[in-house]
Amino acid sequence: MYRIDVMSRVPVYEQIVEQTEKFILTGILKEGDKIPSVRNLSVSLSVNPNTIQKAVSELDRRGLVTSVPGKGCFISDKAKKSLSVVKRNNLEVIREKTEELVMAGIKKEEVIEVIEEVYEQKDLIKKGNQITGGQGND
Amino acid sequence: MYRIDVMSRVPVYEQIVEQTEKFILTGILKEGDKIPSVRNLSVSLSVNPNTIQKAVSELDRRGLVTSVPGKGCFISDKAKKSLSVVKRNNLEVIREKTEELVMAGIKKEEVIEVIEEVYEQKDLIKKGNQITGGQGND
DNA sequence: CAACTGTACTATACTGCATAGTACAGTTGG
DNA sequence: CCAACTGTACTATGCAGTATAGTACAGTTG
Repeated sequence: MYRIDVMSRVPVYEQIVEQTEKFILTGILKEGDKIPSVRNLSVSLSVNPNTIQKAVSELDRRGLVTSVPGKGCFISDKAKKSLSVVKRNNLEVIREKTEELVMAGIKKEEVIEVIEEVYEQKDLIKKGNQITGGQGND
Repeated sequence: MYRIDVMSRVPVYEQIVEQTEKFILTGILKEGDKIPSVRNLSVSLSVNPNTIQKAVSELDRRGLVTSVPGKGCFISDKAKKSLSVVKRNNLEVIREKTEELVMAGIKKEEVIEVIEEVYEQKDLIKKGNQITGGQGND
């Protein structure tokens, strides 16, 4: 489930937070689901328990999970919705990156095309799931 | 000219690199221009000379400046062009951020609008400069 | 009760960033 | 030539963030 890149400049605990967010957004983890235990994840990812716990604490702080001592850690009720709100910040990042592209002389059409591509892929996945799997790509 | 945010999580030396790149892209620094000396910047920004030099070394490593011992540090001949090539990586960042927005359920139109806005502003600045002419910055 | 869960704490080590200070070499203008 | 500037190199120190190791306590479950 989780994939840790020890060579990354992104701290391990942050990678776990990010991936958990992604799992929630994509529906791999749904509201009420139990996430792997600290010690369990620690072993399977070969990461120190404290590092895992740091990630869990952060997820808790963000209101994405609710920890129950003795039972486990569960995805909060409105995790997906609140995540969607937070991810709106990505628009600001996109704005900044686009401003640099403007200065670099990259044409608007080229940026728009990237956006279109991503949203096209989304539609393909939707339709692909409805009809069948396995089709030619370009 | 330069502005350092000591509270930022971005290292000071990296801020200097980024801002220098921005100055090159926007034309504030042109090919052949001399950038402030290490000791000079060190004083005016209240930053250790070694930190400044680290930034200069990085700019040199990226081929954006050419250092001449005894004379100074100058913007390389094809700095702007090579920078434009590098900045194309922003498209990948935008792709990733857009993918997250898709998962968060943000509509394509909202993303496109941000792109449009940035490029509109560019046009406004262009026209503004044609009318008002040169302006003095510091 | 044993085995699991989350949580808290101390201690250690490594890394990156920034600082301080010193030193050497090349260029320039008086 | 010399003083004052330029870039560059090096060692040493301090600090913060990350990750590790180990221990401990409390609640839940079969």
